[in-house]
Amino acid sequence: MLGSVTSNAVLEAIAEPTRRRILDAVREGERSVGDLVEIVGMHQPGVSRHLKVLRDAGLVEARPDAQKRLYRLRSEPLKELDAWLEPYRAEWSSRLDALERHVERTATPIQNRRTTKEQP
Amino acid sequence: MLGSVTSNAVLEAIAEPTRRRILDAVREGERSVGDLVEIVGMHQPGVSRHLKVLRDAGLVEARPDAQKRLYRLRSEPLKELDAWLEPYRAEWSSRLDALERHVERTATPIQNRRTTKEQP
DNA sequence: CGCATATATACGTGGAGGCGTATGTTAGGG
DNA sequence: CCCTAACATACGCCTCCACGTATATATGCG
Repeated sequence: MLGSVTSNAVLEAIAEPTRRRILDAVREGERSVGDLVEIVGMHQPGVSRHLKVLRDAGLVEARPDAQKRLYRLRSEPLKELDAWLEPYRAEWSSRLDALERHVERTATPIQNRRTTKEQP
Repeated sequence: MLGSVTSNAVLEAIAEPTRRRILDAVREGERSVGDLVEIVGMHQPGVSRHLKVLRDAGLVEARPDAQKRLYRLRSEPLKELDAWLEPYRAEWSSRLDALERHVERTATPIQNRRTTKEQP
């Protein structure tokens, strides 16, 4: 088995809007929990729990600074997501999209497959 | 307001492993619900519900064929995800990653930087 | 027309997840 | 030492979600 399964933890982590806001925040620099509490406008324990989820997914990393904990981004796990996205990227960039494919298909020489509305 | 919020529906949809398997399946070609039932090994109603979620997120599209419904991929919504990923991509490609940053920070005097396998 | 096939929807349930409140834990300051 | 600051964890509540089972809806066939 090669491809594992795109580590579900990462997807589940970023599926949460508040956690994405946290990620967007730490991407621009280290943030203390208190900073993040202000940024996302939620009670501190909630933020800490979100941070735990992000930590377990490997998406953030904490550095102690006195009583504070400065969180920073870890982008590696997002590579997985990027990799998963790869084949789909090929889909919208190099190939035609669903609608166009539909046209292509219906207009294709599929033997004498009379589509309902056919008429001489 | 420009950037909306990366349409939560898409993230929530692909956060589910079974739904990713469905996406992987329809990416390779149209699949009937029955096909997908076999592929993911789940009861039909479950698959239909997953398909509804994917449809609502705009990630798949159905085409009626007799009693069957052939589902195909719609990759457009994934562009959003790709766009959201953008700034993070810059993070791991152009900048050093957390680990290396850590090393850099702690071991600052980098100087004669011989790649490990180097030797006179 | 009934009957089978294929899919969608309704319903109930167990379990997970997000939240707030309360309480532990660790570090600094007087 | 005691007190405060900053954060993590425990607990209970509630909501949402994924699943299976049962039922509705639609299409094709005899």
